[in-house]
Amino acid sequence: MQVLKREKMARPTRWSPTPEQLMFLEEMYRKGLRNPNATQIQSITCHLSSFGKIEGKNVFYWFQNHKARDRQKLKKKLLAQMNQQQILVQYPIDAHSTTTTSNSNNNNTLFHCPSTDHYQICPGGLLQEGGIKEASSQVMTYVYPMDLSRSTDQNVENCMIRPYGKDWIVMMNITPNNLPYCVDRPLKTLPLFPITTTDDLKDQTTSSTSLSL
Amino acid sequence: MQVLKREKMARPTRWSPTPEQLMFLEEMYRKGLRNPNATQIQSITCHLSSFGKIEGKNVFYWFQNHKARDRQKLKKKLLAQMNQQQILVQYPIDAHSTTTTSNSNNNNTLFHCPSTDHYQICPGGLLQEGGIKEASSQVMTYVYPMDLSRSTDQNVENCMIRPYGKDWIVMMNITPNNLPYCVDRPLKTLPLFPITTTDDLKDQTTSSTSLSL
DNA sequence: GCAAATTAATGATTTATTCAAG
DNA sequence: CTTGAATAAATCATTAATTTGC
Repeated sequence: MQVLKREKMARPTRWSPTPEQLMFLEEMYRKGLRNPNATQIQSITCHLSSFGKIEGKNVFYWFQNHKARDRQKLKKKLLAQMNQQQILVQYPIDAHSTTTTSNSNNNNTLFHCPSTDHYQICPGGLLQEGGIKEASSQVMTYVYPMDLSRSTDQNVENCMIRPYGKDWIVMMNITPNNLPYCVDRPLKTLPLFPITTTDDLKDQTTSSTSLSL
Repeated sequence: MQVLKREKMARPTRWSPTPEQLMFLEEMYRKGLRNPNATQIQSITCHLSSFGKIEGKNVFYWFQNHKARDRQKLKKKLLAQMNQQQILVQYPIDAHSTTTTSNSNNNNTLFHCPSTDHYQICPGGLLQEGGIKEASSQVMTYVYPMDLSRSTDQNVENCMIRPYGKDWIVMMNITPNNLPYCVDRPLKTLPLFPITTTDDLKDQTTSSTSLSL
């Protein structure tokens, strides 16, 4: 019997995005795309196949990984930042605390705007201008730092955020009428099954999370 | 602006397996199928559609969930068992320890055979006959209880299946001669796919883990 | 017996972790 | 070290079982 390792045997090579492909993907991401659905993946794939070999799953994984690792970085960065702030801000207030650098009882809250993955620190969970506008126990209205509501590329309207357990739920209506569509090589990566897309809204509502720090 | 809730609006209903479908799936599972590939999922789906409405992703999710929850149960059961054993076996050895029921410094290792999801306790991480044959830090060779490692000529399919929202992405190398085709009420009793395991082997390489308890 | 209420199972998604290619 | 690829774990949400008060 032979020793098996995790390596796959003789799989050609893994996809590596061309500069053009990467640029396009990053642009999509920058514009707020996080969880592309099957149709969007298909369109993107089709479009990007003009620039080189690519499959739908490459696009899928790219967004998944990019989102996760982006969040990782942001989390780490803001964690440090919050520690910093705690020294400057919370020390005078929290005079009892002897350990000023510890964030074990840090009551800051990190708010998250899912469509852009922007974060904002609210010390003590209090309100902050441009952040949470109204905070009742059940409903919150979020005002974006930048006005995304008039974005033409990605029509975001009727955005709504509300707490859900530890997490945040944001609902927004997105009208995706400007998906890149394929012109030159349309049929290359068509999926085998018919697909329907109704989960733009769902996308935005379910994937929102606030980081628990 | 109205308050939206997380509930999906009027999504038809979630799949619930009929007794026949469930029996078949469990039989497959019992025989060792754990990570059906896209082709297998399609075949199973096609076959089971004789008994009621079903989609590929249902099959996919079923195996994923069944495997995970099976493992959960086994882990919990064996954890209790190991605590039991610890009292009987480790107490005389570990005379210093005052808390004999604690498993915080329990050095037992739970080995796992991916193809069958059998578990085996190895006290102190030592070897045991019929189980782990050789265990270095990186490589393990497992001796199967039954010879599932014999794979037929089923070529390693470079296909993957991926649920995405309500949609379903399937990527595979389209070589039409190994695509199972689905006529309406197909092939009721056909042994549609080899349960012989090209992905047992894959399984073993990818998902073999020893649970750290 | 029988619904309403509660709890347990389990289908469906998302997130975290892992491994290896380059 | 970065990141594509893949799987496992955690979580959410809905259905089925079960209990409970009448």
